[in-house]
Amino acid sequence: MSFDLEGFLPYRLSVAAAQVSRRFAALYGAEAGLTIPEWRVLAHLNRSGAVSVRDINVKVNLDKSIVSRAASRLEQAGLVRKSGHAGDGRLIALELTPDGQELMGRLGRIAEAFQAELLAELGPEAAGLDRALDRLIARGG
Amino acid sequence: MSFDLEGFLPYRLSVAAAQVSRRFAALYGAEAGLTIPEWRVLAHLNRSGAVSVRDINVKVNLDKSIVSRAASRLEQAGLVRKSGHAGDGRLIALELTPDGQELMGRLGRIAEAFQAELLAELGPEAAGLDRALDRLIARGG
DNA sequence: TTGACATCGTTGCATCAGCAACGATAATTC
DNA sequence: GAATTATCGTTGCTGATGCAACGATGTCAA
Repeated sequence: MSFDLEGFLPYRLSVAAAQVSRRFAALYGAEAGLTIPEWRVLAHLNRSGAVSVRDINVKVNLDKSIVSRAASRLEQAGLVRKSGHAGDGRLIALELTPDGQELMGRLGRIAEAFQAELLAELGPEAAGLDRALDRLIARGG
Repeated sequence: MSFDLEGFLPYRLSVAAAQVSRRFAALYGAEAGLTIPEWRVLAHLNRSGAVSVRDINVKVNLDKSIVSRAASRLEQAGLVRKSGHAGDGRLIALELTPDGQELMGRLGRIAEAFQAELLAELGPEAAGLDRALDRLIARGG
């Protein structure tokens, strides 16, 4: 029996993730033209308060160069402010501007609604998916 | 209550998929330096026999330009043969060479072993994950 | 048959991802 | 305290990605 790509878990995960991301990107893309890295940086800053590039890099699974460039674009767009860290001159402090907070307020509601839509589609399978993702993510890559 | 990225399903799916893909890429990367598109094309051809770029494009969730370039690299490497389609001059027929079949034999065994490893890690959650992925993938993106 | 339209595979182009290298600052070691 | 080593953020560079345009071939309708 030869190998079957259709039933291969990494392939299936990748396809499902790409489809879900595309659907969600269509929603927030209509609201604000953000890339996925930009969206993740904003969403993280919305919770974390002032934080360094390195913090986002480890928490949000993005290379530090990607975080750095996303932060620069967001600063250019007036959504994020960069300031120096007191005490450690290597670090910078990233935080949302009022505009950034306002945008994240709207995007947060869109995201919650999309999450609810997904959960409704998944029905009883949602809980199992959540536990499985917990395991996969906890194991690390 | 502000939006929480950590609990957001698209984000979690994306992180889990990236981690699993990275783990698997490390395995087959040691065996043959393939990109993910190249791996998918090979794996699909292993099952499908001679088939067009368009067929792979729809079945394997890759843009046709990506399939086209992956096929060219695989042809260069002697793993795939391109030939014209009888009857329809627009189509080409892609199929594995003997070398390609031999490589896929090895990669298929590696993939099966990795799948078994994942299922063991997931334990009782594997079935639920599978059903959830079915629903997400079936819905389309 | 011929002209409009659709489809196939390739290629160009702009952007993005990932990795390494760099200057600047801290921490550590002797 | 001086020298080595480590960490932080940025930037360059190479290749991958995704979209649109293109030439070539097929299909369909008048």
